[in-house]
Amino acid sequence: MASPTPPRDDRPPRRSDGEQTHAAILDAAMRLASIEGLSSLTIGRLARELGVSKSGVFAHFRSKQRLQQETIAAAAEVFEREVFAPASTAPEGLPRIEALCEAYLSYVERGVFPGGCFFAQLLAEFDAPDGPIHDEVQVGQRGWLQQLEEHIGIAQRAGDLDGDVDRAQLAFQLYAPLELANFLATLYRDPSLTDRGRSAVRATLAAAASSDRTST
Amino acid sequence: MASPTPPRDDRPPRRSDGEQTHAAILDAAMRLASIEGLSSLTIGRLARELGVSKSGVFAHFRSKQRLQQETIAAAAEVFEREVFAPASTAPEGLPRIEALCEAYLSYVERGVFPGGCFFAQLLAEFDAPDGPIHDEVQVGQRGWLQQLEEHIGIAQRAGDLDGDVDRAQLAFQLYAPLELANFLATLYRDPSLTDRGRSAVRATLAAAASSDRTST
DNA sequence: CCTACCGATCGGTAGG
DNA sequence: CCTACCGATCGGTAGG
Repeated sequence: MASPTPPRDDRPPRRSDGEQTHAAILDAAMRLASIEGLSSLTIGRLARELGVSKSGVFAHFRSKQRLQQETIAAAAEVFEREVFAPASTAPEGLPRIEALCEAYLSYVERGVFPGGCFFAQLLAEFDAPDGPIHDEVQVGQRGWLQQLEEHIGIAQRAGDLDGDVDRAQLAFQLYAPLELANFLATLYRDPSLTDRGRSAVRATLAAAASSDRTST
Repeated sequence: MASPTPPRDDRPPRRSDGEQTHAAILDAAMRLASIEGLSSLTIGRLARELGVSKSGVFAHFRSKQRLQQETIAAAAEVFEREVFAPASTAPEGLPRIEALCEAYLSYVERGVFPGGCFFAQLLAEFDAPDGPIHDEVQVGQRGWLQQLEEHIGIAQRAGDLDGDVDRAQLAFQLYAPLELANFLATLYRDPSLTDRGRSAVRATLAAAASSDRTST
């Protein structure tokens, strides 16, 4: 996500109090959106929560749409740091798949966002309504599934997973328990429900394991 | 859901125009809520959509909370009719499990609600925020999972499913692909994505099949 | 970052 | 079912 282009002149050259406030607003926005959804975010409410004036918050974004977009981008950075980065140390292929699933479940279990996974919330909220956020969610979901599929392919070529299984189908079957574990852990306020996800991932991977040595 | 108690006197004795309007409001409310969420429902918007005055709509419910509650109840009736009723003709145990999963996927595939499954939306929207709707969602989810578990138990005793598998875990693994199929079919406007759910359910049930004759 | 304001819309009430 | 209204809050603007 690092940009190769030089800093634009609309970006302040110094780490000012303004930048800290900006980050604090986005932090509160992410937390609130994970609980009540991005649509329930209001500038006035963020202002109250942070003890500043409404137009004080507004000045940082100049439109509600930009506030929403920047909130999504900030949440993507958190997801990158809390899920993708920890998993990226695992070898490609099957170990990476296991690491990605475990990193996601750990991120849910640890309550990184108070309302559960920000992007599961976003998916449910913007799966139906048309608009720029819907399109963004499509891209993000496709990327997540493609990443799983890529490592399924590597695992197949390495002989760790059955070469006959449909990659997109297996990616779907790995993703599904992650998503449901997030919703149920949040619904029942029980982080240990992520263990249902772990067992499901284990069972699905076992069923898709290379059949060279088994009779199934 | 039929009540054994006699009709209360707050229920009008005749099928009036008022009742038809009431039903028409709830129908629009269900459709809108499945797309944008129950929190995005506003009395004014429903009024505009139906071509009546705001207080004309309001008079039917007397509070937004009651509008929300009645919308959930109306959606529960749709779910009962479109999912539970079709599945209820299948024999108990494994056939009923397959019928429940297929009935759910068919209900998603047919687009019974324009924004996908009303209750998947409701789960995602009210998993985190405390309140009466959150509690209602907990009860509904528990009921759905318990129904699956009950028939898993019957299938185990009938020898159709492995007696060693954890019922709650298997119910989770059957539910997960249904939920994800709903979200992805809605996100990509592609009802055929429900087939991923069908394949997942088939694979999960096959893996949990009675091991009397297999070596796994 | 603030106060002060805009028109629109919210849930809800009064009165018919 | 309607018109007419209430106070609160919405996103956003003006001016500093």
